[in-house]
Amino acid sequence: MSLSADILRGHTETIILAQLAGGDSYGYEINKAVSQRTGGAAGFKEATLYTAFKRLEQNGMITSYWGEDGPGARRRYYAITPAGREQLAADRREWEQTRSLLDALIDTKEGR
Amino acid sequence: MSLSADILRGHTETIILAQLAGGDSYGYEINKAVSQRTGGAAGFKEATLYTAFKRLEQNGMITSYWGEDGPGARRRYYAITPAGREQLAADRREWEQTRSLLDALIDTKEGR
DNA sequence: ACGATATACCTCGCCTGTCAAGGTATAAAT
DNA sequence: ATTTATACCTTGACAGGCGAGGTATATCGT
Repeated sequence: MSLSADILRGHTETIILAQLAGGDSYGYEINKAVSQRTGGAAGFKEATLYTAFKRLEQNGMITSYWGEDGPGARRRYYAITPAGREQLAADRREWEQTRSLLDALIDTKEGR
Repeated sequence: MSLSADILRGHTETIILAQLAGGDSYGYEINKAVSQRTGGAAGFKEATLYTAFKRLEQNGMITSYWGEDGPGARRRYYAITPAGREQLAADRREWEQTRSLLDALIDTKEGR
């Protein structure tokens, strides 16, 4: 991705939850959706993605189940839980705050 | 601070550079300025601040010098270098991109 | 006089999220 | 048959934030 790792850090789980809020999905698909939504500028490394799933599931934010055996490789689907939706709402609020704080601190309009 | 550590990560140096772009300053003062600008919502832990200074200086983004002995504790002042200004400009561009990408991905307007 | 508080700087070592590298397996395309 | 795309997973290294601890000077209240 073109975004540096440290900048994405801390947003990984939020992005995953936001994707799952639109319906159950699986790793590969989520990653492609993120890529597409950002014109290829963002995207998770696989290790990052799967470790994030594991954390989210351990914390009760998502649940998982194996998809029906269709053709192709098996897929593990993830679903957001009520706790996950609450977390997502909190994360969204935090993002709004972060955005305004960093706008103030980084001060894009040059000079002072 | 209310910003989580992971979210701050990757922005620490940018914030410091942005502060120094307005004139030479020293650790404590920079931290107070950050606090004030954000109504107390943000602020660095000292360990974070001083390790960031060290990194920035090692990478040629800032230089440092001891302040004249006035009353009170000695101060180490920092000044942004030309390379630091370039980095700051790049960081500001990156922040703008990050902001729009995360807006798209986190999608604050609920729902899908 | 003495402790507390504010200013001001610094270091060590832990913790946690990212990710390079490596691995497995299925199906379609060349 | 080999390559490519899909799809999942683990291990270990790395780097930045920061808790905890330390040093030193000046002021303020009692």
